[in-house]
Amino acid sequence: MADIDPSPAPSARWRRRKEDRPGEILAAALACFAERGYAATRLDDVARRAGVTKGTLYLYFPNKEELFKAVVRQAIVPNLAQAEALVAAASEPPALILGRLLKQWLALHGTPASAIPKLMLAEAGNFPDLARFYHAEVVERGTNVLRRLLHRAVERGDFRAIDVDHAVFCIIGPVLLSMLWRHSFQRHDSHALDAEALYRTHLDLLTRGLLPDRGAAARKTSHE
Amino acid sequence: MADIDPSPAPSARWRRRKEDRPGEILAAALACFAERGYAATRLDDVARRAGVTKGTLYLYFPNKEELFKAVVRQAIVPNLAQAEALVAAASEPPALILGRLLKQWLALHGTPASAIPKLMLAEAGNFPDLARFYHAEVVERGTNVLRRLLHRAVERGDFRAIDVDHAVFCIIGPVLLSMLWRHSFQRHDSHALDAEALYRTHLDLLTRGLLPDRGAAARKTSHE
Amino acid sequence: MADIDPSPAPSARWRRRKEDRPGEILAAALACFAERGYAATRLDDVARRAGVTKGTLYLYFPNKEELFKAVVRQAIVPNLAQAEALVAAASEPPALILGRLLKQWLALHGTPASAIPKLMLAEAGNFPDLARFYHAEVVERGTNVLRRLLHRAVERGDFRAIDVDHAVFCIIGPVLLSMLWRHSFQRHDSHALDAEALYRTHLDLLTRGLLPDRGAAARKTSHE
Amino acid sequence: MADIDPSPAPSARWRRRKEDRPGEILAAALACFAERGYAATRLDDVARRAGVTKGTLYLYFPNKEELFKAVVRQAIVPNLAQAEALVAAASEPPALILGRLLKQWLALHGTPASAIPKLMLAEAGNFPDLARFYHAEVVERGTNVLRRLLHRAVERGDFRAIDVDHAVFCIIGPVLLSMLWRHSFQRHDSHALDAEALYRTHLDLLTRGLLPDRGAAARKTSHE
DNA sequence: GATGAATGAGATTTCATTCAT
DNA sequence: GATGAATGAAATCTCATTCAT
Repeated sequence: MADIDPSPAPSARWRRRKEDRPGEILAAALACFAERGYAATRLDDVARRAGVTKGTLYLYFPNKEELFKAVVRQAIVPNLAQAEALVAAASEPPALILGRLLKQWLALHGTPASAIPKLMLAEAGNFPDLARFYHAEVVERGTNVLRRLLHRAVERGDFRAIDVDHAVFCIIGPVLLSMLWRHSFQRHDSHALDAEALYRTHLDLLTRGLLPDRGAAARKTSHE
Repeated sequence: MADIDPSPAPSARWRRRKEDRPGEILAAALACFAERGYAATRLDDVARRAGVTKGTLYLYFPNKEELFKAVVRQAIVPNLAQAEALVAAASEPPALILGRLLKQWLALHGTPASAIPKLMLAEAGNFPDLARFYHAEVVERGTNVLRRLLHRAVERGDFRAIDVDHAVFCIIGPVLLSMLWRHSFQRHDSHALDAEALYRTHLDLLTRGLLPDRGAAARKTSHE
Repeated sequence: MADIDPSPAPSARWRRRKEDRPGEILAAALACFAERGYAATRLDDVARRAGVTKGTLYLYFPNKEELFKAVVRQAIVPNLAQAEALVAAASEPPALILGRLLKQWLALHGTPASAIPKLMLAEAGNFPDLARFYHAEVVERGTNVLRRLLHRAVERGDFRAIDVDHAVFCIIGPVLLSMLWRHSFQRHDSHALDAEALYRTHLDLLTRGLLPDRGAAARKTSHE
Repeated sequence: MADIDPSPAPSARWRRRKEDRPGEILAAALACFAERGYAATRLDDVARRAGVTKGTLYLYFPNKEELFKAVVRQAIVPNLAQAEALVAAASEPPALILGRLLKQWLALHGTPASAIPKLMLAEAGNFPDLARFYHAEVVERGTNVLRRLLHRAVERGDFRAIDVDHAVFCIIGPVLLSMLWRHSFQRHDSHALDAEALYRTHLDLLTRGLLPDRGAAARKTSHE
């Protein structure tokens, strides 16, 4: 189906598409790395999946390691600006913003990018410089967004006075787990993970966990 | 020449070893796998770390894959019985039991076993039968313990009526994350993760998130 | 767009090139082969150095091997006719002619052609037909020139009766060495090789070594 | 024929000979490198020639380059001490010592070591550190021996006052050429090179070229 | 039981060569 | 004529596995 190509049939085993290649290769590589991990992925597989030969990979990436790095970079980095913008626009109640953030993250579910966290966790030890990069560009930026949100909310009295640094882990943990799950045990599990439902439950628990005591709050604002 | 050993008890050091070998090998292998992942771990390294030679490994394990499986099995399984027992002894308030469970998990921090989740996540795709085993023996049992606890608590009105299946993810997520963290980005991070503090914050948030509304609860049961 | 060139004489720069291409490629190839040897030279490098692309090389030479052969041929053959002419014009004293020959050879010093002997020595084993060619066209012709000169000189009594075939090696050896030197150990050596001085010393030694005993000679011709 | 091996037939595809292996591999490698040069030699060939498999090479040498270096080192270095000793024992006439040195060098003819100079010339550019090593350990030591001999002889009036540094090239040139010859054009040449004859001719020419003028000498010492 | 020399399949990487544009 | 993207065969190197000792 997808193969139907009414174009003049470029006849040959060579189709030149310099512009498309890198993207195609990165997509194929991401899929392979996600499935088998870095080491178990053979460049032959990536090439086949991208519809080229092994040699072609080396026209675009100097070696396997750099290919891996490129995969991580292009799949992840684009997502962070959104989150930062969301939190910067500070007018709304923090609980609402938190909900938006969760929604945004959960939207990655099922996209190819959702395989990156597993990859990074697995390979951080073997690629210290990539780990450093990922930590700085993704982990640090991501957690900072949350930290900022929480700090502000606590200051304003919207949230209880909690240990912000560790609360961040409590917020991220379930989100991350849902992503890892899909790429590890999902297939062995009967309870299908419903990301949407997880999002609701998580936000529900968090909101109640973070909001000031109702009694206290109630007394402050009105009654009941 | 150097081999002449006139001692009548032929070097107790050697005798003692025989029984310990498998355990020593498993410990060495766990350490190696934890550091570098499955594929990047050379059996030579494992052997050296265990103080034996490569050939010796094959006296105890038929191949690398089985060694890996044995590592996972022995490192994890023992912990589950405790958890199940804890929950089975149902008399105490669920929030208390939940605290105990978290404490137990967090106690794994820093132990060699804490590397297993990262390993399993990374290799689940490459070892389907190991993934199945791990899922059944660890994930399923582990989540079931929580599910049972939550169901009972909800039934009895100790916890709010929540989506139990997904709440389980919310409980496990942060615990798992703290374990993965240590073996991935910890070293690149300035905010040292304090497992004890994380435990407190997590439990605090959960408890508030799960307990019935104070007003409502108060009304139902009345005093205290 | 950029290709539109309304000039009636379509860019003289390009026209000029056409005839020069083979020569430019050969020059680039010689430089590369000289620097790194045959196998280590990549056609990409040759192309870049010649200011063309890899594909263009194949418009002029069917493959790497033929390119190598062409390099050797064009760099060496031209030099031999001179030497042969020099010796054919027999009127002068042999010692003088010998001096001229040495001077001619040493004049190659520093020219690109001076790299050829090293190349041929290194690759003779891998290119038997090229070796045969080089032997016939260069080595044989070159040594024959000397052999002829020596034979004549011995016959006429200008030189002592020596083993001509092997004397040829004694004449060529130092000249060749000076050429090899430049392309191998020169850079690691503190004693800079002075080709001019070597020439003088070599000729000096040879002349004394080849001329008939002074006494005998003196007696024959006149007396001091 | 050579395969007949009356030893107890070690039955198996594995013969363990840790002590012999390195030597066998070096010999095989020298033969291969000599035939085809460094790059064109496949490790498979070396292995086959040494009667082992590729992997075994890596038990003894970390990579091809180090194997090459080891070949050069073991084949050459041993020869230099002799030459140095010969010259150090200064009592005899320099012309005689020179003859001894030439004889020693020419004795390498036909031995595996005689291929080394060709190898080094060909690869000096690609292995700068090996070139440095070879220059220091072989070239420098070798030429120093000659330089010392010549200087002393000139000082004592045994040889004429010549340009010692360049005379050294005149002495070495033919010797080196005869070695290179064998491994390059010999097979294409009808005039078989007779090393012994070359040695005589070279020494003859040199002696006459280096000795003081007979007249002068005659005058000095006494009657014609 | 333990050793470690040896194996050999397999992976990454290189590069001469081709050919549509 | 010139280009340069693409190919694919080959070479180096690694390492799980074997087995004589």
